Amino acid sequence: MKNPPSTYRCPCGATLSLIGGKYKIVILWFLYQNSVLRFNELHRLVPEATTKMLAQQLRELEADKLVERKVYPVVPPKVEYSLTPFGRSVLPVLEAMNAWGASYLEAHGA
Amino acid sequence: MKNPPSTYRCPCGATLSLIGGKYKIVILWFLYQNSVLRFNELHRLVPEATTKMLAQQLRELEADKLVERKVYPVVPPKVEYSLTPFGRSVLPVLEAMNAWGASYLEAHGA
DNA sequence: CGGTATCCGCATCGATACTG
DNA sequence: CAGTATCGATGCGGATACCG
Repeated sequence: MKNPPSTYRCPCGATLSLIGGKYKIVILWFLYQNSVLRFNELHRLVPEATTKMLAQQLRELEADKLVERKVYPVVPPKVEYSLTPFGRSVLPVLEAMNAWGASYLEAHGA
Repeated sequence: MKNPPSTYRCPCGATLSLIGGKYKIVILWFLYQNSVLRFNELHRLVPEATTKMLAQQLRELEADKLVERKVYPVVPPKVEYSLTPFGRSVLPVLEAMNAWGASYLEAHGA
């Protein structure tokens, strides 16, 4: 997602540039709920994302230091994803979104 | 933005479907800051949005009852945008995003 | 298991012109 | 002032195939 100039007038823009990707918030949310997840575990939780998209979003989150990727040199391969401390700092945003979304779903037909 | 199936497992998805549009959060933020804004006032605050996009996002926010559009039948035309009570209820999300974005911009080079 | 690589359709978005 | 209409390019993202 682009980093719009009005970032300077609204820091929300900076937030969106980091966690505004199509599946990023959902990924962060499930990683927060589960602490550690392997690729396919995460994929089962977010089945509407293709392998490609899930990997791409994870790479971006990793590049932005929100997510840690730990590779175990074993066969079959084992890779674990978890939140970094910085990633955990997004929690207030996630919780606000989760709470608002939940109340919306409750009010309107879920 | 689409409404992913994992909405059912993560209400954040519902939130994103309402405020996840390209300029929606920034729009909501400025409307919260200013209470009432005319179309061109808002456009000056979000100059990277084209007229088309700004209008489109505002229509969607209006359809979702987050924003109220008040038209004054005068020449030249006068239209005022403001948050509905429901729109104001998103504030916790906006503030969380703003706070996190601000601290990020402070830590890294803005 | 945990991914890449490639191709490509199609929605999104920008640019431009025009209007009440 | 506050938009709409239209066209066309871009790039996101899905489908598929393949790899260490």
